[in-house]
Amino acid sequence: MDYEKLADLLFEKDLKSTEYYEKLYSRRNLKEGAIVTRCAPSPTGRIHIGNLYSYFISEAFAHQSGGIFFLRVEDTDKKRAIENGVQSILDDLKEYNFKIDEGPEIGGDYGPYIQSERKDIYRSFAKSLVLKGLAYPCFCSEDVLEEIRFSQERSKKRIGYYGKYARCRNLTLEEIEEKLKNKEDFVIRLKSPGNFENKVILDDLIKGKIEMPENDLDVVILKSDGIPTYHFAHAVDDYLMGTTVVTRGDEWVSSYPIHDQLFKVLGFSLPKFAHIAPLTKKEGENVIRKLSKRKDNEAKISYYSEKGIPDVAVKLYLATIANPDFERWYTENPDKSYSDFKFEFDKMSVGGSLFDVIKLQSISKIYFSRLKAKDLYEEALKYFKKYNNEFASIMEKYDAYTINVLNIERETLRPRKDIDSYSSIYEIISYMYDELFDKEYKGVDIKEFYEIELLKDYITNYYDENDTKDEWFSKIKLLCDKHGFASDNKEFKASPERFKGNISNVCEVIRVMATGRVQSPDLYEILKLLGKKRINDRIGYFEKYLGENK
RNA sequence: GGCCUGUUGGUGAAAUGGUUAACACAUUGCCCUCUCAAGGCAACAUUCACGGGUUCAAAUCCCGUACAGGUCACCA
Repeated sequence: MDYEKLADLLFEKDLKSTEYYEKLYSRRNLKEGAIVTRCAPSPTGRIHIGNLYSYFISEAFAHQSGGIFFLRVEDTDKKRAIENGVQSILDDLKEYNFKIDEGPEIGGDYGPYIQSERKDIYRSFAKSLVLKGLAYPCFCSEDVLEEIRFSQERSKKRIGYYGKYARCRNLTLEEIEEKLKNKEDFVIRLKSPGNFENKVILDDLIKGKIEMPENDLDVVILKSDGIPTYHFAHAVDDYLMGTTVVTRGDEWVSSYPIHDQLFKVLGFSLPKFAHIAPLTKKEGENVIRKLSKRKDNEAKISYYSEKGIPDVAVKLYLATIANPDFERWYTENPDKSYSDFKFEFDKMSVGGSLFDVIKLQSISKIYFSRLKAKDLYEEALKYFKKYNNEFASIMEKYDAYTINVLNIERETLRPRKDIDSYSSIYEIISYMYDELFDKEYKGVDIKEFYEIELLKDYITNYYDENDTKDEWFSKIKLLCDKHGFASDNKEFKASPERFKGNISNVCEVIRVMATGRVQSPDLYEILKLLGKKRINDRIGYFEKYLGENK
């Protein structure tokens, strides 16, 4: 077979040589131990939590090693592409603050970083394979392929386009010319030199050594539209772009023999591989499946932005899934960032990990509890400007006051952990503002010890916003004694009949009057921030409420 | 069906042949000069899917079974 003639028949004349590209994209000059990873999304929609997980890991490994993390958009499937797909991915990555070293928009020495713009490169390498007799055109229609599959199923043979089932493998040049003249559609397939009896070993950074049969499938490398398949683009790009560790979902391990062969046939040195186990979810009792963007809300990125769970909190959770000892490290190093942690591939889970929203919440609470009130204020403000503008303007109107409110029980040894998202802040502090305080005390059950006289006595004769916490508490005790409540709980427990109630009850009336709810953060701090005037007003509203509901 | 992987408590998991199977989340109970949150203490796997084997000794090694997951496209 005259491969040169075949190549001329199949490819455009002005294609640059593979040597040209090899020279253009020289090997990267990396310092010892530096690794190059990439994220390679397809523009078929917004990214989801599984993508995020994989990108997070990839970035962590690249940057902790002093290497490069680049973005390559894999848009070789025209059918699944959505409008503004590339932009939407770029936006999502920005929202999650990935530090991308090279990619569309930013550029880099190994571009273009969008596969549809690299068509000539793939075609040049495909041509080189044809020239070497390692690739050929295949004219089999979908129907023919299906027929082959059926006959293999019937005779219980391995399914696929290989060996004697690869009908177009041995087409003569004349037959090919004839078909091309008739404008028959064709793809370019690899003429696999593999033998199914041989073994290939994947030494995966996460999963360890996996032995698989060598590939003998004549896989498609160029589709009929002239665009490469994933397999071929992966080999060409990850070699030319100098990826040193290919991080991807573990659904790819079974096609590793194809990739291994493609690299070898193209004369490329193989990168290392890290196949990441999926994030899963339990459906019913026994079914475990991959988290799905369509079925599971928590798989969507919008779930987190709408709830106001910050990117860092999400990453903190992903970090604990990635390396379980991260969690301990993080509690022991409260002043460090997750990027200071040294992640290791071999600590990653080999099977899947169940995605636990409750655990994420708990990690998010820790994150929020470590924020300075001022920073919390600023971030929360950004969130509410987007999702609740009315509240945002109230926060801004009383900015200093709001920061003080957010600072309640914050700068202590054991800060509160009640905020798990920006959205939860509204519920937690809204009663501190007159504009949002519920003057009608909706939903408040009146108890017999809700005495208005006690409250009035408190505000006129005891309350002083300059009191220390101890002074405040002693005054509450005095108030108890004066109004027939037990200031000492042990005494109360011993003989409850002697009292109207205990100190908890007194605090409860004050709390309900001041906040409209039975539970709140530290009462002392709240009363101090509210100030005399506000409290007085609220006693007024409370009196009205009690009067109307006697 | 072929090929590959996995299986430790409700969940994530540690322990890579050697005492009572870490830790975290969740749950429950108790404690803490006011409620909640936090924090402290305690409870929660007679046992590491099951069955065999190797060994003085196995969650850890070997074999088989079951179950679960992945993959077998001109989709990535």
